[in-house]
Amino acid sequence: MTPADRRARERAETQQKILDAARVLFASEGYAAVTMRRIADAIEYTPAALYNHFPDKDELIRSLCRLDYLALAARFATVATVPDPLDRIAATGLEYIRFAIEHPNHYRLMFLTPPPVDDSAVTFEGHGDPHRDGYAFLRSVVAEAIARGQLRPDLTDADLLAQTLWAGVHGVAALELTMQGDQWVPWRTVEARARMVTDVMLHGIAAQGAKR
Amino acid sequence: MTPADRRARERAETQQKILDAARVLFASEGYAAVTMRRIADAIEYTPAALYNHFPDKDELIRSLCRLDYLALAARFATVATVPDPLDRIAATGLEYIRFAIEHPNHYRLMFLTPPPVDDSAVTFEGHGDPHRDGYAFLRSVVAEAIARGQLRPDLTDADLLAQTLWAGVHGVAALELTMQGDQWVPWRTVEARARMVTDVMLHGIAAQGAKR
DNA sequence: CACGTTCAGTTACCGGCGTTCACTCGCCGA
DNA sequence: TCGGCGAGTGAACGCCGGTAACTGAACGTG
Repeated sequence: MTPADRRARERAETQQKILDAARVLFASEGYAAVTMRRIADAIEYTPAALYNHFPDKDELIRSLCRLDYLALAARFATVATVPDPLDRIAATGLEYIRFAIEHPNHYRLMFLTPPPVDDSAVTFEGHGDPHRDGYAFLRSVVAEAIARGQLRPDLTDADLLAQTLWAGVHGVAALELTMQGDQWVPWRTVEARARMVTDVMLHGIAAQGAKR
Repeated sequence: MTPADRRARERAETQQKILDAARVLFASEGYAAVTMRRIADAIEYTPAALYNHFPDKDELIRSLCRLDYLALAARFATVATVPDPLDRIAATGLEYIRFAIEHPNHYRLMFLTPPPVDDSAVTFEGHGDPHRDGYAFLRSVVAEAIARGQLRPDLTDADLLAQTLWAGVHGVAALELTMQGDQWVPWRTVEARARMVTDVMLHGIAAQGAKR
C-alpha cells in the first residue's frame, strides 16, 4: 500500500464520483442537463478539475455509455433461459424495447446520439462475449436458430439477420422516444408496436413449417 | 398593391432568406453549424434580427423541418406507380431509406432529434393527404394490400401495420446514421440491410399464398 | 530533516452560444 | 407635416466547453 497506490485509488474514486454525478444529472434531467459545470457543482469541484480526469466532455459521456452497454447485456440474461431459439429471439426483442422505454435517457445516449467519432481502436473488455455484449447475444441466438434449421433456408448470414432484427426493435424504440407527443400520426401503443414488430419479423424469418 | 402588402411580402422574403441560409448551412456543415449567429452572418443581418421573424431557434428549425416532410412525401410519388401493393410497400421502404442516406442531416433533424415539444395543435396543410404526407401514403398502401387480401388475415389494423413497417426502415436508417464508423459490430452494407428488412417484413405480413 | 518534484485542484480567462432590450431610423397613414 | 410603427442594430447577459498558469500539500530522496 504505497502512497502511489493510494493516490491512484483516490484518483479512481474521484473519477467515479464524477461519473456518478453525471449519471444522476443525466437520468433525472436528461442530456441537456449534463454540463461540465453542473457536474462539478454536484461534487463541489471546479469545472476545470474534471479535465484532470477526462480529456473532454465527449470522453466523459462515452465512459457513462460503456457501463450502460453492460447493463443492457445483463438484462438479456433473463431471456437466455427461454428454450426455443425462435421464442428467444422474440423475447430478446421485447426485452430490448422494454429497456429503451424504462431508461429513455440512457437509450438515447447509447443509440440515438451520433458517436463523437472514436477513430481509435475501441477494443473494450467483453466484446463478443454474449454475456457482456448485447449484439453478440442476439447474434448467437440467431446463429442457433439457423443451426437448428428453424429459419428460412435462404437466410444464412447471422450478422445480417441480427442487424435486421436489431433495426426492427430499434426502430420501435427510437420512434417512441423521438416522436412521443407527436400528434401527426395516430400512434398505437408502444407495447402493441413492440409485439407487432417482433411478430412480423419472426414470421418473416421462420422456416415454412415452423411453429406458430 | 398597397404599401402594407409590400411590407408583408418583404417580410416573407426575409423570412425565406433566413430559412434558405439555415438550410444551406445545415446541408453543408451539419446540425452543429446551424447557429443563429452564422445564419445572420450568411444573410448579412444581425443575430437579433432573426428574432423578428422566429420566436426562437427551435421554431426556426421546425420550419425547416416542415418543408422536408413535404420533400419526403414527394419522393414517394415515384413509387406510387408500382402496380402491386406488396411491391409498392417494399419500394416505399427502400425509397424511404434512400432518402435518409442521401439527406442524412435532414433525416436526423426530422426523425432523430427529440421534438422541442409542440403542445399546440400542429395542424398543418397536407396532413392526411398521401401526396403530401409520407405517413398517409404508407398507410394508404397498406390499407390497399389489406383490402386486396394480400396480407395475413389476422393483420387488420392499417395504422399499426404502417407504424411497424415504418419502425423497420427507420431502424435501418437510424442505425446507419448513428452508428456509422462503429467498429463494435461487423456491419453489413446499408443496402443489404435495407433489402433484408423489407424482405423479412414483407414475408412476415404477406398472406400464406402470396407471391414470392 | 530539508529540498526539489509531482500533481489534484483552483483561478482567471477565452471564444462562442441563444436570447433580450433599449435604441435608431425610414416609411407609412392621418 | 408629423406621429407612430416596425424592421434592424448594438451592446449586453448568462450560459457553455475548454485552456493555461498557478497553488499547496504530499511525496521520494539526499
